[in-house]
Amino acid sequence: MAEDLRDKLGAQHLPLRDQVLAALRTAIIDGDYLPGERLTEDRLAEDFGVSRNPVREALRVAEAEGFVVILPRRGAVVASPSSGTITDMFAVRERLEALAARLAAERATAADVASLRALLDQGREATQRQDLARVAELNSTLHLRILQISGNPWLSSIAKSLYLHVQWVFRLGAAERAPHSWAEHIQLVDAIESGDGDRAERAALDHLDAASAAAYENAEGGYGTR
Amino acid sequence: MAEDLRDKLGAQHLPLRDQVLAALRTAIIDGDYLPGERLTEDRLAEDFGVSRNPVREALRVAEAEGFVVILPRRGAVVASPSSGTITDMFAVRERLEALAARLAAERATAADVASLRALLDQGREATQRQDLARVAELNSTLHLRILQISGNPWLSSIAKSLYLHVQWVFRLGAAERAPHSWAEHIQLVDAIESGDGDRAERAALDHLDAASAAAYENAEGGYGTR
DNA sequence: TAATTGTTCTTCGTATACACTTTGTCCGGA
DNA sequence: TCCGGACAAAGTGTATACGAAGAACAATTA
Repeated sequence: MAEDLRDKLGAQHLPLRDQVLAALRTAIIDGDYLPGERLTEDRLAEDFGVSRNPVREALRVAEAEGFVVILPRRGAVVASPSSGTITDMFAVRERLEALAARLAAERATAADVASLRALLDQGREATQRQDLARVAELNSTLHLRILQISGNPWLSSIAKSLYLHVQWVFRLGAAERAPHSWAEHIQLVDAIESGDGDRAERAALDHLDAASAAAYENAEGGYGTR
Repeated sequence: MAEDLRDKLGAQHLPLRDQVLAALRTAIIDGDYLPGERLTEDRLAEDFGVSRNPVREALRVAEAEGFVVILPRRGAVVASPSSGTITDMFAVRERLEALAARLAAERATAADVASLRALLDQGREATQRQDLARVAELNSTLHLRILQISGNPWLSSIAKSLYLHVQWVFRLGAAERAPHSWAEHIQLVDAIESGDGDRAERAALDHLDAASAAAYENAEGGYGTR
C-alpha cells in the first residue's frame, strides 16, 4: 500500500522550477508583477520560498516565452507589450487559429464535438448567471480544446503560448467581451461539426476579427499606446 | 575611444548559458547528439567546459524549444522527431511563411529588396561553384531575412524556431535540394519586390509545397518512419 | 556644473553538499 | 533457471556559499 502512494507521489513530483515558472507566469498575467518591474533573483526566491537556483531556471524559460526580458549582468524585468506587438500577435494568431479550426473540422470525432457542445452549454449557463470570470475561463478552455482536437502538437503549443500572451495584454477587457463572443463560438463549433474545413476556417477568422477589433479598442483606453 | 570599446564589450557579453544553449542546439541539429541519446548534466558540463548551472539553464530552454525532453528525476534526452511531426511542422510553417511573405511584400523598402537580391546573386554563384553547403546556408539566410523584413517579431521568432527544427529533421537531404529551390526563391523575391501581398503569399506557398514534398520523400529513406 | 571616484547591489559562474529517485547488480530461494 | 528483494551506484533536485565582474548610484573633487 505504501508503494502505491510513493509511486504516485513520485510521478506527481513537480520540480520546484516548474512550480516557480507557473507561479511567475500567472503573477505576470494577473498583473501582480507589472510590466517594467524589476525581478531580482533574491526577491523571487523569497516570494516563492525557494532558493535562487530554481528561480534562475524558471526565469530563462520565462524569457524564452517572452514574459520577461533579461539584460546580461542587469537582470530580469517584466516584458512590456506595446500596442505594436498587439497587432503583430493577432496577425499570427489569425493564421494559426484558422489552421486549427480547419484541422479540427477535418479530424473531430463525435466525442470531440460533444465536448465542445458541453463547453458551449456551460458558457450559456454562466452567461445567464452573469458569471463573467467563468465565461472567460470557458472561453479559454474552448479555444485550447479546439487546438487539442486539431491534433497538431506544434500548432497547439505555439498557439497556446500566444494565447497566454493575449490574455496577459487584454486581461482587462476580456471579461466584458466574453458574452458577445459566444455567438461566434457557436458558429465555430457548428462549422467544426460539419467537417467543412473552409467553413471552419472562415468562422475562426470572423471570430478573431471581432475579437481583435474589440481588444484593440479596449487597449486604447486601457494599456495605452505604449 | 575607450568608452566605445567598453560599450561594445559590455553589449557583446554572452552569458555562458547562452553559449551552451547555442552549442547544444547546433550539436543536436548537426547530429553530434543523436535522438534518444541521454544528456547528463555532468557530461554536458564537461563537454562544454562549464559547471552544472549554466548547463541546467540551457537545458530548460532547450526543452521549451523542443530539442530535448526532460523527465523529472531522470534527466534529459535528445528529442526524437517522428515523421508525424514532419507533416505537422510543415502545416504550421506554410501558414507562417505565407504571412511573412505577404508582410514582407507590403513593407519591404528598396534596401530590403536589394539585400534579398544580393543573397540571390550569391546563391547563384555558389550553385555554379557546386558549393552545396554554402547554398544551403544562403537559403537559410534568405528565409530569415524575409522574416526580419516582415517586421513582426512574434512571427519572426516562432518561424525561426520552427525553421531550426526543419533543418534538424532534414539536415540530410536539404543540401541536395537547395539548388532546385533557387528558382522558387527568385519568384518569391520578385513577388516581394512587386509589393503584391497576394502574389508573395502564393509564391511562398508554392515554394513550401515543393520543399515539403522533397523533404518528405527524403525522410522516407533517411530518418525512417519513426 | 561636470567629471571622477568609490560604494553597493546584483548577476554570473563555480563549487560543494546532501536528500531522494531511479537504475542496475548481485544473491539467495523456489 | 527464474524470480524477488537487498544493496550499491549514478544522477537529479535543491540549497548554500563564495568570488569576480558589471551596473547603478552617491559622494567627492575640480
